Amino acid sequence: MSAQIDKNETTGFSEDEVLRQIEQAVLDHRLPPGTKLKEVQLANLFGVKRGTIRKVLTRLAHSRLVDQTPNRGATVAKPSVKEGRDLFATRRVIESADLETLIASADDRMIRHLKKLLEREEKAYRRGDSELALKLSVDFHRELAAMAGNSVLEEYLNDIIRRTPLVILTHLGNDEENRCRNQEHVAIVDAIEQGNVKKAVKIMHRHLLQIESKIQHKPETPQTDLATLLRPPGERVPA
Amino acid sequence: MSAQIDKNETTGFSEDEVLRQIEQAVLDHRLPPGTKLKEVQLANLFGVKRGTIRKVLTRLAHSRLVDQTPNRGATVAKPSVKEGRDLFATRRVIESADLETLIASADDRMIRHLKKLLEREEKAYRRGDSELALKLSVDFHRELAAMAGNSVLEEYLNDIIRRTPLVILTHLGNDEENRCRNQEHVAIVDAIEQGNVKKAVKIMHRHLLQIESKIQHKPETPQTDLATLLRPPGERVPA
DNA sequence: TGATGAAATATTGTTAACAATTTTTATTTC
DNA sequence: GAAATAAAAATTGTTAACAATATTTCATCA
Repeated sequence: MSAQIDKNETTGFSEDEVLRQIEQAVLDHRLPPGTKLKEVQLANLFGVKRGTIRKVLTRLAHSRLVDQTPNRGATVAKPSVKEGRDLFATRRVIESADLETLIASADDRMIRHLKKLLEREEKAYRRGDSELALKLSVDFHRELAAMAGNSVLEEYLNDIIRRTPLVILTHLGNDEENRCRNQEHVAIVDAIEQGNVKKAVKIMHRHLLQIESKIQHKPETPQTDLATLLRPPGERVPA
Repeated sequence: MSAQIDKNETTGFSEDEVLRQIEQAVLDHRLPPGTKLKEVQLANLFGVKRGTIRKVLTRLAHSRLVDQTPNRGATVAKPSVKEGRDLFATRRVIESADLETLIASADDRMIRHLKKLLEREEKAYRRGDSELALKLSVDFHRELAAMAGNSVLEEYLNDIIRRTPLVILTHLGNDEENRCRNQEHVAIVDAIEQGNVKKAVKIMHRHLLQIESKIQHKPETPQTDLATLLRPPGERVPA
């Protein structure tokens, strides 16, 4: 017990904070599909009442990040191959639509903002900081959706983004090659800058199909300790 | 105690049934945006515990059918003009995508099924049964999505469909002219039958823009009695 | 009147204790 | 040892009582 403000083991989090932390753990590929999520264990881990965890699990179930079975608790969701394919197909539809409306209203400021994002992403890759690179790569797609300005499409894309790591871990594995390629992001921004909708959409499709086409059944992997998985990356002991 | 299926005035509903009934009330344009939803009142109405209502309200809030404010309860949601427009724009994107994949795999059985649906819809209109006509009109769109076979797009379209009545009631009013036109549905099926994607998409766009273009601010309407609103159409006393 | 504020009431939020169910462990039998 | 069974433990589900907050009512005063 050193730095943090302490109460029990952890400081008491709010319901929303607990939710975000679990979502982040999924996004970071730390929480593997199938992991059992026990209520008291989580409650102790986050220093909150069981009721809080209960609500969080229900919310996570609603966004399909966890599966809940009556009397048998919650586990991190394992999307089927079909669901994975449908998610990616939908993502293509949404991101294409976003590009179309975005390009119609793109100005210099937006382009510059996107390019800056991609620079940071590239640096993170070069530096080997794949944790940050992944985050920035996700941010790129989120930013496109935000710029398009349709809040419903944005909401849906965020939903898909949150679920995507589960598809990847369940059906492709946690390899570097199953990530967004920075150079493709660059190509998309170039097309946007040229105002070339068709080109931008084409590259986006290829970009997503890159991963999508590899979705297939994968052998099982064993369970790991929950407390370790939820601990943020920084605090983890190097292997 | 006869059959045990009785407790107070209403039989005890399950959480899912309560949810469905409220969703249906919204879909039928019976539950106007802004209506206060008090927990004990609903609990008595449905003959369930307050905790059940609590969970239902949370779920409804998650799908944006109700607004929840801490310590101040829940009301039927009043989507903003922006949200209404975004919903319709997204709906165009989704239904266009559905048409594209659907037409690629459409067979005679599907076409016949759709045509039968439209016949029933038309009859309901002629007969003046606008309650049924509305339901069948919604079913038409749902059926297209189901046939397209993408479960994620289907889920999203259903989400939009559930929210649409709130947009219409908040911003256009409950007139007959703010409903789907049967003849446009027919035209869409014709285009599907011809395998003409562009035409089908074009008609679909026009079809949705028909309503979408009328979204604008509308004067307020007064509150009505909640118990009346939730009572299914059949049981209501004619005015 | 109309504004102010204090009680009374109504409504939502939380909790700890209990019930119901599932999972694990231990025991027996073959 | 494997299978079957029973007891124990762990886990999830429910509830009623209480706490916290918001709303209404009503009396007071300028």
